[in-house]
Amino acid sequence: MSSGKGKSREVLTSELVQAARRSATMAVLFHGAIAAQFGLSATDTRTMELLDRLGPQSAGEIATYTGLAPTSVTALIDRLEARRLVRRTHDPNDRRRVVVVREPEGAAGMNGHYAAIARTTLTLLARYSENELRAITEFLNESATYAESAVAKLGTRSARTLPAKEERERKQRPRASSRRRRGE
Amino acid sequence: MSSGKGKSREVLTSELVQAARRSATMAVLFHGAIAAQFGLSATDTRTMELLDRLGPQSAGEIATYTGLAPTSVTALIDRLEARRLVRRTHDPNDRRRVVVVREPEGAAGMNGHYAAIARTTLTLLARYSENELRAITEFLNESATYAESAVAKLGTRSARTLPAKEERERKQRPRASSRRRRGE
DNA sequence: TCAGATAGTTCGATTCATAGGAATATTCGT
DNA sequence: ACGAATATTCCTATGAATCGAACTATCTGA
Repeated sequence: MSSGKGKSREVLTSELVQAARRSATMAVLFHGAIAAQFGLSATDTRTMELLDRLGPQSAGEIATYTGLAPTSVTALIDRLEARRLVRRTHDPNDRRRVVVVREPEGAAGMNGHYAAIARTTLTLLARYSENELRAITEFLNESATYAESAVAKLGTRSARTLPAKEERERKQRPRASSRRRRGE
Repeated sequence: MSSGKGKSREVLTSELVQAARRSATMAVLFHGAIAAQFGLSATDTRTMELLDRLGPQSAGEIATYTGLAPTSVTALIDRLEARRLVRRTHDPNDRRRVVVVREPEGAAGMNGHYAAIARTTLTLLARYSENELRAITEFLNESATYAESAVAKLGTRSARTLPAKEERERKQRPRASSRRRRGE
């Protein structure tokens, strides 16, 4: 291994895996920091992502996606609407349905952050050859696809939202038990 | 632009940016799904990440990092300990201090997911040349570094944890006002 | 050595956000 | 006109966080 010039392939791949994990962690923190700025909970954030990816959704669809009770979805939409991130509309074909659409102006703040990182990314890209660009894109897409399937298996529902009874079972907090016993 | 053969550089870069965003989103959802499985709140998750990145931390350090009151940190550690994700230890040099360390067995469940994705990543990597591997790694690291600085600017504290008074000011929920008015 | 400072925990009371259930209003489809 | 579907309101429950104050164990400096 380690043939004269560069690092062995093994080293290169393990460095890549490590970099991928670091990058993923930072992505999580980055999104979390933005969400925090807007006072969004995890559910709020996921809903915004949903609207972002799939476009306007009805309250019921949001309920299905988030696993929330209809009641909670109403409150959820209230929260987002209060922050001017979305707007309620009515489906002209079925006026019972409330369709939630993103409010572009309100979302501008969030998009600003994303735009900034996109701009920076573009400058980073100058140094790569076209083949390298292709390789990077391909890698990003493939790992995203894997993550997508993993998320599908795990389910997206948050713990607090779980059936709530199963959750209640597994609960016996030791309450920090007995600290302060002499010998560590 | 668009010289015969492939896509123009412009197209390639914009595809890459899009892929990066998708990848980041999936990373967020992936981490969120795992956290949900373990019934971890946002604060819990961030604390785990902290321990993961910087190693064992004292309760006070966790308080500083999360911006939580000492009381809340005790409760936080209780929660994590109840789920067997961390363990309390004493600093031998200052036995007042409670040092929180990750519990490897308890964390195995979480690590299992990460290990799985790492394994999959490795198989994805077979098809790339060494130069491409280097390019991908470099890109991941650079964008992570940017995200890192962005997070530092934004601050990591969650909205609920904010001074709590400023937060209370900006609050007048329309409470879904009056839906159900006849004409849309 | 001893007084004061530190680190963390406990307790009680309180606030707040988010979630769920039951009942209700509106609209759709037949 | 009736039953189902859709979303809302009202009410309640729970978890997470706060504060203040008391307390324990430990360290530090005069």
